[in-house]
Amino acid sequence: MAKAVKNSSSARAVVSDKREAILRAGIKVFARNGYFNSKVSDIAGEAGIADGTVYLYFKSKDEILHSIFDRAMAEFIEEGKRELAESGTPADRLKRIAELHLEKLGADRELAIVFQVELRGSTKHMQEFSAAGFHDYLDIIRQAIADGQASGDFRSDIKPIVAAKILYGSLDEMVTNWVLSPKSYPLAPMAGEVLKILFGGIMAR
Amino acid sequence: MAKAVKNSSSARAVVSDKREAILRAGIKVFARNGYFNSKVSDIAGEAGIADGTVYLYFKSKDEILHSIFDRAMAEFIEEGKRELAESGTPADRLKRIAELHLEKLGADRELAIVFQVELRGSTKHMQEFSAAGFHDYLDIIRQAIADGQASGDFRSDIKPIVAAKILYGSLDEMVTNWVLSPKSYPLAPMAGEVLKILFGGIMAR
Amino acid sequence: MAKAVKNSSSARAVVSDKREAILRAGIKVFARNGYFNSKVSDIAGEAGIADGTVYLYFKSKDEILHSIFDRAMAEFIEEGKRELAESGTPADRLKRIAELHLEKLGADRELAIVFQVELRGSTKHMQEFSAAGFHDYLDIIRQAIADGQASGDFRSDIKPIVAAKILYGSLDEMVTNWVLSPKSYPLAPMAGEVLKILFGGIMAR
Amino acid sequence: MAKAVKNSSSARAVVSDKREAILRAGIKVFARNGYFNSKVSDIAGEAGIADGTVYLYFKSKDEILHSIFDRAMAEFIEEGKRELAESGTPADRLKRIAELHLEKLGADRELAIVFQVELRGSTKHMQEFSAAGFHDYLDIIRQAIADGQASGDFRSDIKPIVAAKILYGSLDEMVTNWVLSPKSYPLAPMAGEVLKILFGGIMAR
DNA sequence: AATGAATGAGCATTCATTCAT
DNA sequence: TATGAATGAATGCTCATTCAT
Repeated sequence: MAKAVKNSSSARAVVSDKREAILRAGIKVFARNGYFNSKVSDIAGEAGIADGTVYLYFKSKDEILHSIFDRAMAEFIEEGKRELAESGTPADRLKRIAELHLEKLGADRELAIVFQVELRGSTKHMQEFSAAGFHDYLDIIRQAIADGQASGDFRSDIKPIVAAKILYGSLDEMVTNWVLSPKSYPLAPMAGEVLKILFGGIMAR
Repeated sequence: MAKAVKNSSSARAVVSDKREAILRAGIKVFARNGYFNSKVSDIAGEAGIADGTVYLYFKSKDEILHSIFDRAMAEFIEEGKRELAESGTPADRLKRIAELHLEKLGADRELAIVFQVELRGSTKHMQEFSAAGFHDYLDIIRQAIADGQASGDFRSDIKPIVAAKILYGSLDEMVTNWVLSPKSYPLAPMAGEVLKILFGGIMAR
Repeated sequence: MAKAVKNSSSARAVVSDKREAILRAGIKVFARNGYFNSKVSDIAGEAGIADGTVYLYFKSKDEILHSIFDRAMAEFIEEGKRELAESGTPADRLKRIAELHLEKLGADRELAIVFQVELRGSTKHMQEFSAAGFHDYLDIIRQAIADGQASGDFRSDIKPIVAAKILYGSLDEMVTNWVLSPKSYPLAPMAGEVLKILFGGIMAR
Repeated sequence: MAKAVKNSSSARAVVSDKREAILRAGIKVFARNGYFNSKVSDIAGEAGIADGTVYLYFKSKDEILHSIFDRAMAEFIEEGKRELAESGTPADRLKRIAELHLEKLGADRELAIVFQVELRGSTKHMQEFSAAGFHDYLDIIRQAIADGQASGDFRSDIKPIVAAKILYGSLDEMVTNWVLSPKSYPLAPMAGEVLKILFGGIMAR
């Protein structure tokens, strides 16, 4: 029985390893060629398994992409929530969110490419993604801003949701630029630049 | 001679009409299904012509997408430059650019979808696009900001290029949200919202 | 009326000129690319006319090829018959036929290419061609040989039709080699070489 | 282990069988319709496999034709060389070559059609083919004739290469006639007829 | 007669997915 | 579980032919 347990556990580990390998391979291949120009056999090859094996772990090519998004978003959201939960001024919380956003994507260029490029690659994916996690993510930002308004730290004549989109859009643009740039530079520090402007505006006082 | 002129002019008009019809059909079909899920025969059908006729005006499916981008970008840039040329405070110029951006895309939802979704849909297109027109566009914004700093209207401790990306990213995000939203609302007014925050920041004074 | 005649005659001349131009263009284009890789528009372009005009003179692309064969064969046969009609020993007649064969094709490399390559390019064409003119041509050769046997000039223990095929096949091979050879050499002199062997055999006496 | 061996061997056999089946089907279909009028799906259908399967064994339709030529030529050359190697008078060697030529093609009418018709069907194929194996083949014949001249069996006032072309051209013509003939007759015996004339000439002594 | 824009049937090739082993 | 050979639906593009002018 010990054997059985061990087998089962190692089997599960293997399952998890293969699934993981396919996802990593998918990120790499999708980042390189784009979703539609990537073949399932490319992913299988990159993962070091046979083509057919992919279908033991994923129902379709599309599901691989979905899983990449879902898993990354779940981590994103989870970390975002953790930061929110920790006490701190609303401004600090926004700062942490922005830093996390850029650190996360800046640490995994291939994942960033898939996010910036493929997620946008079809209304279908974007809408599904929106439904899935994007809205939650945006809401975390919005909440921090609303809290700042309640505490008097932030101006009260702005709409929190608009400000949240501006922050998100700004960060997104930084990532997109970084992804497409032939130059290699650290992404995370851009968080400070963005917030300096977002907090203080560009007008001279 | 009148006849000749008329013939020649109508012939040119027909050519131009058909090219135009294919581009409009392409925008519609790409917006609906995405580039890779759109068939050339869909576009031909939408344009009311035979499949083969498409190839009298475009060398390939890909060239249709390119032409859509190129033409729209050319207009974009041209209008952007015109606004810049007109005198006005740097702040006014940014305002006009933002309004134009949203008016333009807000007036043609399908074109907006293609831009927001397909352009992002492949690094290939994005890089070509970047090379082509995007950089010029961003530079127009950057220049306005730099001018504002020179005139003392804008803070001098921010990097114009970063602020330009923030404005662009914010506008882009507004468009993306609008495009994906099931709700129908006017896009152009968001320009004011964005600039209120970008100009003044979100911090309370 | 003079005018009408002139018109009519020049009209006929034009018709004939265009037909001729298309056939020449066809020979050139088919020789260059082969029948299946040649486009009707290539031929039209080469002939300096519009695509549609081709169909005023020929029912189809296939008919152009046919006409090329038919016309050339008619000339071939006619000249062959004239040589036969002229008195001369059977051996002289064979000599003239062989010379004519190689002179004719050697004088028009493009026509030779079409004959050697395209005519063989499909059983369909070959069978039609056989039915049309090839059989007549071979029969002229056969007759000369039979005459030579009757006159005692040629061995009587060989089948005239076989000897005719051998002569034809030999000449054909000379043409094929000449057509495919990167080297440029006069084709006609090969007639003597061929007949020297055909007449005397290769055995030493 | 026996199992492994058997599997491996049967696997290889299957691969080989399928490749073989496609080649046979290609010969049949090309012989029936000609290369350009044959669809890959015709070949697949004839071979009893799916269209896509063809591409697991051949890169393109063109490669199928090439493989047909290459394989047949390799056999041709090999047998030709074997005959040459065996001692025998030059005349005997020529006889064996001629017999083999006609036996080989006479035994596989479809292959003969493809050779006579398709190989000639394009200068492209002919030139590649020439480069590949035809020259070798012709050289074997030429060598036998040159040997005959050296031994005094053959006349020394003829050019071996010309005589070789005459033999080849004659045999080729026999095959072409046989292929196109509606009548069914054995091809191989023509070898004797051809050589009787080639050896002795047609002149009476 | 001449044009050349328009047509639309036709086809090689790809690749996500299945399934026998 | 894993494999990878086999499948066959799907589609961009070509080009012979037509026809309105």
